[in-house]
Amino acid sequence: MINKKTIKVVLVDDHAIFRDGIELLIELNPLYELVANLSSARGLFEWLKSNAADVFILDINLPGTSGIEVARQLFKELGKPKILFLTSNTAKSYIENALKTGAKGFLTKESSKSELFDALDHVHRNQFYFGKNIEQSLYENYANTLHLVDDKNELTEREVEVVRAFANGLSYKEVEEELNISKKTIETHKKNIFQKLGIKNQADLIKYAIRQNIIEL
Amino acid sequence: MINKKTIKVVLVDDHAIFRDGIELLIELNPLYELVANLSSARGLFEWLKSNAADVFILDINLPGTSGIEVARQLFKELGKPKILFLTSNTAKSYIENALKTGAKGFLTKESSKSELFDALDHVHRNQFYFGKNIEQSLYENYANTLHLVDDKNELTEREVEVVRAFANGLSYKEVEEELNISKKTIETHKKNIFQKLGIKNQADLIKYAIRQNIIEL
DNA sequence: CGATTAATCAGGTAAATGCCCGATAACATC
DNA sequence: GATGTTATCGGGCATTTACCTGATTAATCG
Repeated sequence: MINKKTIKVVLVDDHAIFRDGIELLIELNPLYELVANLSSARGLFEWLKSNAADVFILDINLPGTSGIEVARQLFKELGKPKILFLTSNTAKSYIENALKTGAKGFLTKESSKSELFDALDHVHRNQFYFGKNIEQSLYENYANTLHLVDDKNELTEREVEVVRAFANGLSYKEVEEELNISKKTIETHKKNIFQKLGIKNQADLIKYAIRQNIIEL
Repeated sequence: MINKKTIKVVLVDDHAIFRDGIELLIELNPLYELVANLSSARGLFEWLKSNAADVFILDINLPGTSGIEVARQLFKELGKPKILFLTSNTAKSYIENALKTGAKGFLTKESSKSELFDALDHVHRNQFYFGKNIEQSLYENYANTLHLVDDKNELTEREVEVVRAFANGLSYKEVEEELNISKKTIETHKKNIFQKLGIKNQADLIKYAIRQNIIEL
């Protein structure tokens, strides 16, 4: 009997058409078998109660619980899950946070069919795989993030408050009142925030705040 | 000889995996034939120079020229093209602008396989089709948008460029180079933009840009 | 043709923000 | 008890942005 070792893949994405498409793509490759095609984090953990998989394809952008959260959960519950992130967003803070979960695969939705299988192969063998756009994005920010790699680049509570204030459109004067601190303190916080996040302008700050759900769009 | 009238479908979306998925989906239905699978507006108009199609499936969220712009172009050049918009964003202003182009089909990427074919059928027969989420979104915002229907609060093309520049984090100096205009002109545009949109700070400008898909988050 | 809109630009001043140099106090950690 | 982190604040100056009152040109429209 030949080793019928198809690799069991689970897909979690909130876009049904996208899921169906990936499903058909995966069926093209006999090495892989899509054993679950789910729309949400809840569905995934429900499914895992009575099933198992070899590789998880996660959309970073899941509504509700983000793909990153899902990955953290999977590591807690399964030890060393093999995770391939799919994203249409190549922003560095995004990828960084995703990397920190322990996931090894990162692919943009712009990628081709063959890249998908490449990525699955790598992830299944516990090797890193970065889609082209993502690799570039990471390298671009490599210098800035070097000093952040080992220490958590998460912001402190106070810093998050400052981010929220600015992202809500407040000026320094208004932040002073809102948080009861001086302009100088705000400057310091902002400087530290920019450095931690590796960003350079207010626009990036606001985008970060939206992505991290610090403010609503 | 039986009427071998397969309906020629063109797909434009910047996500290759998504395109490949849709391609496989459409192949499931012998009524339809995907005759072009393109990633950009440029590619589409190039293709149209020597080809024709019955239905266009457009991602609203195309980078560069948006799907809405593409639709306007198609109406200009082809008369009454049959257009099905695909979007993951159900924001009202989105759909409204898309409706104004004359397109009749609107589907979210959360939709199912069967809805896709439903939508294609309707659009091909010049009937309106709204995905469930979209219909709801339209009704929800009907009251709010009544007062906006007649006066356009739309920005001019140039103003949109300015919005995009600022939302991308450019400073005045950088915008000067990017758009080849003086700081004074930028100031004027910005002032007008703020007035038209009824906003007061950069944060709101960036959020607007994201909502209107002028930039990506 | 006259009116309106879109897009461009100027001078001058006020206000806000950024950037350098700092510093102190509280608290946890090793 | 030394070290590190967090949160707070200051002076001084450079740079940037905002605000005000204007203007000109081209194009569109009735």
